[in-house]
Amino acid sequence: MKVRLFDSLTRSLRDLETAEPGVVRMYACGPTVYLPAHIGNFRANVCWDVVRRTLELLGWRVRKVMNITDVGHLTRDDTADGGEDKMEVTARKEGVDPLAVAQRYIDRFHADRRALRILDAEAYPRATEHVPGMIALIERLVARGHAYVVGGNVYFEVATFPAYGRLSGNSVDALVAGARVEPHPDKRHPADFALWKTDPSHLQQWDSPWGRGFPGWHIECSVMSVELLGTETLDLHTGGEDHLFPHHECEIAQSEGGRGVPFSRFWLHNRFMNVEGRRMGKSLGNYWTLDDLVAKGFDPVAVRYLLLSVQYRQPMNFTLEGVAGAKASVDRIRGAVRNLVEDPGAPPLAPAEAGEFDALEEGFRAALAEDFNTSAALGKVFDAVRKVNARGPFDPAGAARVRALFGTFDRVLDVLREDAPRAGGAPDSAIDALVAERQEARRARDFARADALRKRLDDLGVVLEDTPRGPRWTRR
RNA sequence: GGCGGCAUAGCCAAGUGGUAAGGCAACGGAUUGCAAAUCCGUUAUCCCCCGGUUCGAAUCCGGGUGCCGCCUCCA
Repeated sequence: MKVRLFDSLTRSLRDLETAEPGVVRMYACGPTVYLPAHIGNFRANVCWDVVRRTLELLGWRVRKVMNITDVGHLTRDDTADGGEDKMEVTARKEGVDPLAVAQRYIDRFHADRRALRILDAEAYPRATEHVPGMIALIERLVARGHAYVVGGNVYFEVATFPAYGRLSGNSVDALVAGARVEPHPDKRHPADFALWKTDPSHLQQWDSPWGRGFPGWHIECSVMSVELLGTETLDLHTGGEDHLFPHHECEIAQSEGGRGVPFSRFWLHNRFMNVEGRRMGKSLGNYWTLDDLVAKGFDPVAVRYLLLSVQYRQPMNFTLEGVAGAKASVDRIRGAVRNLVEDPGAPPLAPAEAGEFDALEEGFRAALAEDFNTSAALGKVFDAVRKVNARGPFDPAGAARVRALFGTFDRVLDVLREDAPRAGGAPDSAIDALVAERQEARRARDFARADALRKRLDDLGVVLEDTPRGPRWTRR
């Protein structure tokens, strides 16, 4: 099946084509680890997880790499006195060194990521481990006339790269015309950006031909992506819409200026999400972390569902009401599989019926293949849910077909599996005993006692259902 | 000042020329000892507003209004 995706650079839907048939080399811009990631960061991560899982479902092999920015970068790409380094700010505040800060938030990022069922990337390269490669690329840029050295700092000269601005839809002139690009004493052009800063006072510093200092923010991605994926032209490069400019614009200029080949065949950018109708951001401090939501009793899987329920290229509004609704949706999907009754005496699937299931599976794949339209894909999932719930018992072959269908859905969604119950709850054996006791009461038609026992179970966080095949319980 | 996006029921949201998917919530019915789950039904004569193109527009074009994003660290 052809996959069409929206390429930010050409602003068009294009069929996915890669250098190596059947293999996608994908690079995702990852977190800067000086604060816990918030739910907006994870929207991006879930989006790229959906991309990766969709491609794998459709038969591609995906090599995904995500960087970890563990070098502090200035809050302003300015003279050395112009800004503060955020890693260093956190390090000072917490009284530890920057690497300890980084490690703490890296660990937390991965814990949250796993809770949200975002599959492992092939590698998570850290900027601090790839400085020599960055220096090499910067030297190459200087040698090729794309960069210049001023007082130990190295700047990329945008005037030498005519395509600068193409990704973000700006021309260099337009960027200057905008009031927000200020003239800079060292820069030949206000839009020139730093590749290397010499600064002996910076906590993290490395030797370079231009002095002891640290790399500019953008250069790490140009270097690590190529080193880890083993190609100078990536197939897919992803990031948030905020990265269109300047980050990815600069990556393209550096990479193509230094190497002379296109940096990536496709650029994907996710739209931001708002929280309760307002924008969120690290610097605004109004963000939810996953821990915050778990503390409110929400299931990370519900969060995952909510984040993937809106297509990546649409802005989404995150609300607590939405998380609760997402949990209900997940329970409904799970219910279809859980309630499926397999009976050897049940009628087998009629050809038309089987055809409908096939069509739903095909529709699911097709929706995702069209620029990862998860909303439309979920429509197919719920059509299947209703069909299964309405049908009654399935014969073994039919049951297998239905389970396979939901297995296909879940290769992308990954919401069916239930997490292990949280520690501290009543043991299963105690719950089973209460359920059995209630059954006794019901048999004796002592409904007052039965209802009292239901209430006790409810207090233990147990949802009890009486089915035609006997009672069944789940943890809330 | 430059660049870009979005406006569909109470909420989330699909749909890019052929007469409004799906989810949550709500209500009615079936079912149940009561529930839960499930099924059936109801909930947008209409897709921000005005004008245009067309046999036909939520979908295309023009204008307007509102909201949002990037241009500075940020998914």
